[in-house]
Amino acid sequence: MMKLSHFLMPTLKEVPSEADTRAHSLMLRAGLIRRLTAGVHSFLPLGWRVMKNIERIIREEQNRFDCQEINMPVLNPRELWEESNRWTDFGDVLFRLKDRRGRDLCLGPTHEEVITDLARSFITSYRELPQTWYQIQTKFRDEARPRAGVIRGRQFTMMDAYSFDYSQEGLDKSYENQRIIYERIYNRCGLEYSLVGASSGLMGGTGSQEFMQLTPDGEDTVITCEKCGYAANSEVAQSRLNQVSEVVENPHEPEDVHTPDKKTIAAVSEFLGVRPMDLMKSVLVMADDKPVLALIRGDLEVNETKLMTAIGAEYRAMEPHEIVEMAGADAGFIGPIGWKTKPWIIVDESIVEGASYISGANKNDYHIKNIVPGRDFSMKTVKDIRVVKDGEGCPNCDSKIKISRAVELGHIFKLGTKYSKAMGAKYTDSEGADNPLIMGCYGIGLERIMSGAVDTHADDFGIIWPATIAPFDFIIISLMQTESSIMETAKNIYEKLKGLGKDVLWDNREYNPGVKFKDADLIGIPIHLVIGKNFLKDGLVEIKIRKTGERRKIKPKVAIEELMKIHHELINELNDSADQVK
RNA sequence: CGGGGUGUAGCUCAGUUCGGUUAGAGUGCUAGUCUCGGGUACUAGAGGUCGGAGGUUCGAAUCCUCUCACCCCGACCA
Repeated sequence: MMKLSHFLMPTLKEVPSEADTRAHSLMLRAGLIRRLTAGVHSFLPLGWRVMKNIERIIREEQNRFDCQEINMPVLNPRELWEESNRWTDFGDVLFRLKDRRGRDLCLGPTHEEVITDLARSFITSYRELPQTWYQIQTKFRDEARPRAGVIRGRQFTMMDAYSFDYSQEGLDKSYENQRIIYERIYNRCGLEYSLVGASSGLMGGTGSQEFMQLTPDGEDTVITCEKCGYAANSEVAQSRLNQVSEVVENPHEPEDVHTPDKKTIAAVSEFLGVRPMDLMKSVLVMADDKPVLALIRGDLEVNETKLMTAIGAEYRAMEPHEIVEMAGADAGFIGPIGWKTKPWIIVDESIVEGASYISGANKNDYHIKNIVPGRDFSMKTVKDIRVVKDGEGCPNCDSKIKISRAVELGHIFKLGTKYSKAMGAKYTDSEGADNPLIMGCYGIGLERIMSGAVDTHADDFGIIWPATIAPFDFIIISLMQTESSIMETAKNIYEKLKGLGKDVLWDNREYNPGVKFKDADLIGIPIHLVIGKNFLKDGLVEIKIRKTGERRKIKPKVAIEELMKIHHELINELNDSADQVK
């Protein structure tokens, strides 16, 4: 019997100092989790029940589409990860260890390698395809900086699914199925999200989308257009500029300008009396020991992910002394003209061919004016490498875009053949020829669903769990523990609800009413049943719906029926929203 | 990895500048009395390697050296 008097529920009145977001604070105060070390948490009974409910919903939705649950090892051998080159590519994020014989192992941060190994072992023919396999597993990533409690942990729970197809159309279909599954899962869990275009990053592949929960506490940035529905992660988002550089008829020849000690765009534009957008900003970086000069209009910023995509490799900022050696000037006076050995110049789309700009002269205290792109330097590589700013135009409909913070709830990828090619996972087609499997991979962070639900569904008093994932369906609050009539009624209702298969918590603690009400609100059980003063006086018990605050006083005899009815309504509302997914 | 900060009771934090009784408060916990529909009141009590090691000193939470952990900003981040 779930009596609160013998139940681990360490609620807190004060906010623990480790809390850095509202959701994190509530999860700590409601006694859901406990931190063990940086980015690693225990789940206490209440929190674990929520996790189990989320798992259950994920399983139900994956199984609806005939996806098959498996379980892959956390402990992986180095050799497997060398096949995909990710033993190196993952860098410090990979948790590594050695066994007693000195062999290298890692703790799986994701499972493409293992699943591809399974696929190459067992899939032989196109006749067996498509298939999708998934697992719910603990992942390990040695994050440089764990954050926001359970949002960015070094150990976390992920549902990861992998699809195998023999055609692009098949992959499209498998991907689309997962999109529907994901939306159904989030809807059932009561989460709001937007589906945005995303960068594939280290995963590789041909396309990916992220499910983003918009919240000020998020660590990602997304760009959305309310008018046409455009939505993208800032890493890939595009926009239309509010102002475009004008082409100049009969431009002058380049000419040095003395700009003593004017090292910033702001300083130069003020000194010369021109707009920042009349300047070109030069950013010098090193990619695989090759110098790259990124050129962008003076009033704009370079987006690091976009630049990485444009270069096609990771890069690092240059050290000050490297800049001087390369360019012959300090960082503030770099420009596209006057190189001894020319770097690869990547030009942002904001730079207009035939317009006239001012930029660094590659000698200290000098800039050059009348620089004309196309005439004075190569426009061979023109890419979008710009940070999108609030208030710029939507790339589709040109209405003003909005920038929001967000948490990534899930990510779906069309992987293509990156892993199947690298690891030799092939099938035989109808012609008898071998081809690499076409793969997709799909991930959901369970803790993020939990935290996201808390973030969205809470008020000044505490959490308001969506009924589908709440740790308990009902809490019975019996006041005056010495009144046997109250205790008997509570026990009676408790047992009947249990008999109907419901999860019920009974607060039988000998505390003042206020303490028990506060706790019930804080931990967010959807439906409260209070048995106290009104029962002694009028024989009535009181139902409180946490979400609305509504209270109903009714006879104990009809309480069960009423409680079940309210509960069904709360559950159905969420499940119905899943059926709206198209 | 760079910069900054914090470690004192289960939790939130004083005390450290300028070394000096038995290291404090609130909350939580225990016992008792009271109270019983929104964190009740009173009384009594338990609870501490002051993150760790070494050093200076008659004497160290306090000063010095080293070290560990955690947090924040940045870098990084399927």
